[in-house]
Amino acid sequence: MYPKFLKEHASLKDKVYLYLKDEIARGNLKPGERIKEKEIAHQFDISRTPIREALLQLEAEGFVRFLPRRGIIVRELTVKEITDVWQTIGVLEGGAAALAATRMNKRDLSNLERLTQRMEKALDEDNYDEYNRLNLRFHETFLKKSGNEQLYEIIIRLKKRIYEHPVKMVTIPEWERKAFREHLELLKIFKQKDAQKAETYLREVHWNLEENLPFILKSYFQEE
Amino acid sequence: MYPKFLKEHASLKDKVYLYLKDEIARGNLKPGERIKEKEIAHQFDISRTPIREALLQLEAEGFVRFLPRRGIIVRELTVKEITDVWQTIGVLEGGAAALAATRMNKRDLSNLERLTQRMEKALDEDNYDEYNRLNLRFHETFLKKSGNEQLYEIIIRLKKRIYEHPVKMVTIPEWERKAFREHLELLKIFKQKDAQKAETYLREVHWNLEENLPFILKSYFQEE
DNA sequence: GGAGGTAATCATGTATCCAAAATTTTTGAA
DNA sequence: TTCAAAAATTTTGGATACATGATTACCTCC
Repeated sequence: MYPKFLKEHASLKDKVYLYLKDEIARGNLKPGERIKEKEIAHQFDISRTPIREALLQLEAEGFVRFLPRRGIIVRELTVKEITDVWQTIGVLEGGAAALAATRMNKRDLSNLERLTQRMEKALDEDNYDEYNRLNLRFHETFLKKSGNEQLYEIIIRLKKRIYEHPVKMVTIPEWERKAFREHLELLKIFKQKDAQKAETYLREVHWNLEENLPFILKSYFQEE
Repeated sequence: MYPKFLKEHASLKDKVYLYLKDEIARGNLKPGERIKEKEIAHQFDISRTPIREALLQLEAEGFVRFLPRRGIIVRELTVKEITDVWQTIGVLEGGAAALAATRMNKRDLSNLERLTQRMEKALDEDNYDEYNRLNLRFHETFLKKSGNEQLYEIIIRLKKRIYEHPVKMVTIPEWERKAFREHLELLKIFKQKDAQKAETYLREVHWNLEENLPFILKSYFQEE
């Protein structure tokens, strides 16, 4: 049946859209795998129409590909795509941070401060789920503070693209700890209100491709 | 009938998609205006299905909005959206330039050089169409040289979003000349292979919001 | 047993049909 | 004449039906 989190009155298209996206995220639908409209339609006991519309939307967002007249498949994420997206997020977050740096007030800074403290605690307790939630909130905080909604939306979309793809995002403690230290440094830069430094730090350090590549490869392409 | 540039074998959905996008770009479909599926269907003498699919795709790209059960309208571009997109393009082009700066070779640089020379000539002759084409090529050159395809794609999409919206992009000679001088400066920076400077220059000068805002407002919201 | 060609099957792309919600028009009473 | 309620119409959301290109299965011939 439908996943429970769906609004009762949502359109069938939206229900199917969320369902399929979730299936892709969980890896139940694997990259390269074929998606057959009729199968899904049968599964939900609805017609192909809303299925097709949902798939079209997923295509626009890069999750599936329509091969004309030949089928619909879950898109593969190549190393090149992942690293390009990674780097792009770095550019965007750098820009957002530069904007945010000059707009942060005392309250924002102490919010970030508190988040880092809780992150440290979570790491100490090996509570990586909690850490990830806090990490997300840390980033959301300064991204929103940039005041640029388009920038924010695009970043969210890109992150979904790589995080919600069929990946068992394994936790790599070493990686998390590295990221944590970088958050501390970033906070320090925010306190100095140094926009240029914030930009550079995020783009060239926090999201630096070379430094993170081994971890990225490990979490996306490790055997198991 | 169909616009002439359409491939013969394209799907109806794709034909309609391109047609509608073009209509929006030309301003034949104005922001806020309602799009009725049946009308278009009748116009092309095809069924509503491909129309709907095309509209869905346009929605995903931000050109139209589906108001559930109430209709489909051409999206308004607010000042806020335009300026946010503008700023975001600056961030992205800055990042692309930083990457490109270290990868440019002699040939690339002399290509850019030649383009600026032709741009200058075009400006002298008040040939703004030609200038715009060259301007586009200048940007494409270093964007592609970044080597990051995702970055490139996103920039293209954003530019389409603001340039292909119902706007009579008037030419403002003063603006074009300002941009031209900035291209010269950028070229100089590329020659120095200074990535950081290239990033900052594009983000904080060439795409600087405050400096360009009057021009933007003039081309998007002028009365006539 | 393998290669090549042909028929059967299947999935997509499009058309048509139906139902429900929203909008517009009409009607009727104050 | 005005305004509200009801009827008629329009429009979207979804279901069903059909056509065509692609894939698969099968069969023949070597």
